[in-house]
Amino acid sequence: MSSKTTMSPQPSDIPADADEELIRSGRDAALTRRALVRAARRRFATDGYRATTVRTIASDVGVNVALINRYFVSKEGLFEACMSSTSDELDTQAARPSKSIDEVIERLVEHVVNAPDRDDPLQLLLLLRSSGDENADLIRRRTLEHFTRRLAAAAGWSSDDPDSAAILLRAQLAIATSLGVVMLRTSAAVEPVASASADELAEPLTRVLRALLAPTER
Amino acid sequence: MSSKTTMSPQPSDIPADADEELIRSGRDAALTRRALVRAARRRFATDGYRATTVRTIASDVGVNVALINRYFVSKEGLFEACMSSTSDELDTQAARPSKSIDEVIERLVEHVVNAPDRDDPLQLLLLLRSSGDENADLIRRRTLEHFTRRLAAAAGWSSDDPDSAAILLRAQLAIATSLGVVMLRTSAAVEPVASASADELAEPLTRVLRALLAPTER
DNA sequence: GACGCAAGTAAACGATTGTTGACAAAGATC
DNA sequence: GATCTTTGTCAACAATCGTTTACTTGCGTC
Repeated sequence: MSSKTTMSPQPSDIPADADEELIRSGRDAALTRRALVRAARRRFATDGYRATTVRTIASDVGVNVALINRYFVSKEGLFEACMSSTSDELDTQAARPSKSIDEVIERLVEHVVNAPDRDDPLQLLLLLRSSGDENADLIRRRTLEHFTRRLAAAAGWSSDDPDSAAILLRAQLAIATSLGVVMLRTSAAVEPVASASADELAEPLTRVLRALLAPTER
Repeated sequence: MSSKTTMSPQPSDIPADADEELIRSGRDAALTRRALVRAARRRFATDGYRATTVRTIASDVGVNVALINRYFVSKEGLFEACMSSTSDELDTQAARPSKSIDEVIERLVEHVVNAPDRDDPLQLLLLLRSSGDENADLIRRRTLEHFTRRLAAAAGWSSDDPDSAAILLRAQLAIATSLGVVMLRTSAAVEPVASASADELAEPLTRVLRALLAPTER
């Protein structure tokens, strides 16, 4: 085996278009733009930035490679578009403010354990992927730090709290846990977490997040 | 900017040889072999498999590229060597059996929060890196699953426990948390976890791991 | 001290990848 | 219905990367 340098571009067999019919029937620039971002986000999240080729993304959408450079200037530009797209969706979904801490935790858990055919875990997974490009990685870092503050605020943190630093750190540990679980479950496919049901996984994960985010016990 | 396709090979500036003088003075095959594995493990862990070039690794050691193919057949072979090396070290360090759960947790925490100049966190980080090669990724998955069982056993699990499945899952969540923290701290450099001191980080991390691994409360 | 083998180097090949500029087709505008 | 703009395609270029082959250098052996 491996008589050639070539490496199969991951036989992950992602369908060309997922849920929500982005069927790209006619010639609609905005639609194909969105379809490209969606396909790229999937590939980047599952295979990583470097392992993903622009030809693969274009092929997923059913479009010529050159369109990526036309719409996003470069591969890095496409990655940045994926990042800000994910950042927006996280703000309006997983990290949207709420009055109850338990509600925030519940929403985060749901994002993590979601069925693999949904895109939610991939949004989180993308936050772990480095592109090597300074701009894109700066956006990634800012998104994670913004996410941290949102989570800390949802856990009842206020900026004049004397323990604000410790609370921020605990919120980030909660994010780290979530990202680690998604990584092992989606990308590494490690047992038993990979094939654990949503309920089996939600229970201990909720316990951990509560231990980190719930108002100070002890 | 970005007038060229080229991307700077991550300005991480890893010194050619780290601690423990692997100074490669004379012509010693075994020594350069070890130096190559060490340098490769660093690069693979921090930059990822695809982003790491064999030329960079060889340059880190101060040796010609062709030696990699001579000693390890291929880049994938070098990656596999890194994997089994890390697997061995984890067995004899972070996951070595102990009579006290707290001692196991303490050792795992130390591996995670260790000063960035030590190699310990990188060993964990490598377990998250996919190569795209089937053999290497199989080794990676087996290492993680083996690590899970070791941790579960250290937490007082026995195979005839009726809750063995749940305990295995919790042990893997503990690993996921550790990996997530190392990722955010070492690779993504997200604040505040990136610049948190070892003590600041050890306290909440220990609490989480205890919540997952400590004998069943409630 | 010549010989032989192991350790290391140099240079090139083949394949892939991101990018680009010229060209073709489909809609809108008048 | 002719024309112009937008949307998409085709083909090629330049660079990089993993790998290989032939060559050189150093060390031990008889």
